[in-house]
Amino acid sequence: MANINPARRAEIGREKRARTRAQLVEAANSLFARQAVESVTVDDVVREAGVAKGTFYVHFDSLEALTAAVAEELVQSFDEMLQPGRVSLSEPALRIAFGCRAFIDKALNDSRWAAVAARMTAATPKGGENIRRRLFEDLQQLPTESPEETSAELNLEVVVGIMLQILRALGEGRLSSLNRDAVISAILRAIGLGAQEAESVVERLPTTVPEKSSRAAAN
Amino acid sequence: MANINPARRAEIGREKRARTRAQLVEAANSLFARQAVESVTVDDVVREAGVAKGTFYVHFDSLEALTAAVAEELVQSFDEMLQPGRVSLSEPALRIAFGCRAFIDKALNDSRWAAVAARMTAATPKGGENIRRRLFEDLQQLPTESPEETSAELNLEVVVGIMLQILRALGEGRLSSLNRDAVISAILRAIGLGAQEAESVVERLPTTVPEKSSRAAAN
DNA sequence: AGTCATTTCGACTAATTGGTCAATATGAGA
DNA sequence: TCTCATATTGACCAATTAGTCGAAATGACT
Repeated sequence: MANINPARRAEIGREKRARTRAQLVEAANSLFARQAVESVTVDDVVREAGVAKGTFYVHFDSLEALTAAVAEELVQSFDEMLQPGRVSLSEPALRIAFGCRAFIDKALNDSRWAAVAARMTAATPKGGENIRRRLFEDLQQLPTESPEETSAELNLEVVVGIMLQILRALGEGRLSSLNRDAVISAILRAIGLGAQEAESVVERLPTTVPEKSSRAAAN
Repeated sequence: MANINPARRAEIGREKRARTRAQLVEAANSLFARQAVESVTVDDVVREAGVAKGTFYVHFDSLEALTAAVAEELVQSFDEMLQPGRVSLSEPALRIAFGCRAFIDKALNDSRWAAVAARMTAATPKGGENIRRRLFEDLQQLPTESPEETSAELNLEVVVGIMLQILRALGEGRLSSLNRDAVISAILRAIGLGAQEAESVVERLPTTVPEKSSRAAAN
C-alpha cells in the first residue's frame, strides 16, 4: 500500500501520451494524403486513429493545432533533407539542385509524404516560408547573364511551382517512372542556366548520403 | 380577368431565374477566391449572394453542382482564350507560348480569376483535363534534340506547375509587376528549347487581339 | 387595380460537427 | 492482489450545416 515514485508515474504517462499523440498525427497524415486539409473533421481523425473523441482534445486544442503539428513534422523533415547540402555546397546552383533532388528522392519512395507536403503548402503557407526564403536567397546569389531580364521573385515561383506539381503528381501516382535528373535540369534551365551548364551542375551533384531508409513503404 | 400568354410568362421567369443563378455563381467565385473550395458552405454562398437558402436549392441540387457550374464557366473562358491560337498557329512551341501568354494576361488584369482558376484545378481536376490533354499533344509534337532524355509527361507537369504557381501568386497579390515574356521564356527553356530559340518564339508571338476589357476591376 | 404563373423567402427538421466532462481503464510498483 | 496517478473513453450538449416546404412576393398583362 505504499506510494510509488511519482516521477516514475509521470514517465509512464508521457510514454503512453506520446504513443497516442503519434497515432493522431499519423491519422492526420493519412487523411491529408487523400483529401483536402480543410475538409478533414475531428471525427474523421479519431475514426482513422481508432481513438475516442475526448482523447483528441487531451492532445490538441483544435484541428488547427493538429495541422500545425503535422506541418512542423514536415518542416523538420525538410530541414533534415536540406541541411547537408546547405553546409557543404558553396555554388548557389548546386545548392538549389541539391535541395530539389532531395525533395524528389523523398517523394519517389514515399508518395504519401509527397501528397501531404503538396497539400500542406497550400493550406498552411506559414510552414514553407523558411524554405522559400532560403531558396530565394540562393536565387539572388545566382550569377546571371542578363540581370535586367532576370527576376529572383519570378524564379522563386517557377522553382516552387515545378516542385509542387511534381510532388502532387507523385502523390497521385502519376509520373512514377520519373527521371530525377531531368526534373532538376528543367528547373535549372527555367531559372536561366544554359543546357550545358545545367547538365554540368547535375553531374557535379554529390551522391546522396545513404538514407536511413525509415518509412519506405509504411501505411 | 383574361389569362395572359403562358409562353410570355415562362420567358419572364427565365430572365429572373438567370439573374439569381448568376448571383449565386458570382458569389461562389468571390468565395473561392479567398478560401478553399472544400471549406465553402451553402450558408456562406447564400449570405454572399444576398439570397435565401431555399433559393439556392431551386437552382442547384448541391454545392457540388454549383462548383461544377463555376468550373464550367472557367473552362468556357479557357476555351475562348485558347481558341484563336490553336487555329492559327502551326508550330507547337508557338501554340504553347500563346496559350500561356493568354492565361498570364487574363490573370494580370483579373486577379480574382487567377485565384479561382488555381483553386479549382486542385478541387475539380476534371475540368482541366481537356486543357491538359491539348497541352500534352502540343508537347509531344515539339521537335526535340535529345529524344531519349525528353519526356512529354514530365514537361506537361512542368508547364502546368509553373502556370499554376504564377496564377496562385497573382491571385494572392504577389508578382504584380510581372514580365509576361519572362515567364513564357522560362517555360520554353524548361521544356527543352534553347535560350535563343525561346526568345525567338516569344518575339514571333502574334500580338493579342484587343480584348473587350470586360471584368477588369469588378468586385 | 386585379390576376396568376413563377420565383423567392425563411422558418423548420435532421444530421453533422466542435467541444466538454464525469466515469472508466490502465499498468508499474508495493 | 491492491493502489493510484495518469490516460482514455463515449455519452452528451450546443452550434453549425444540408436540405425541405408552405407562404409570400413579384411583375407583366388585362
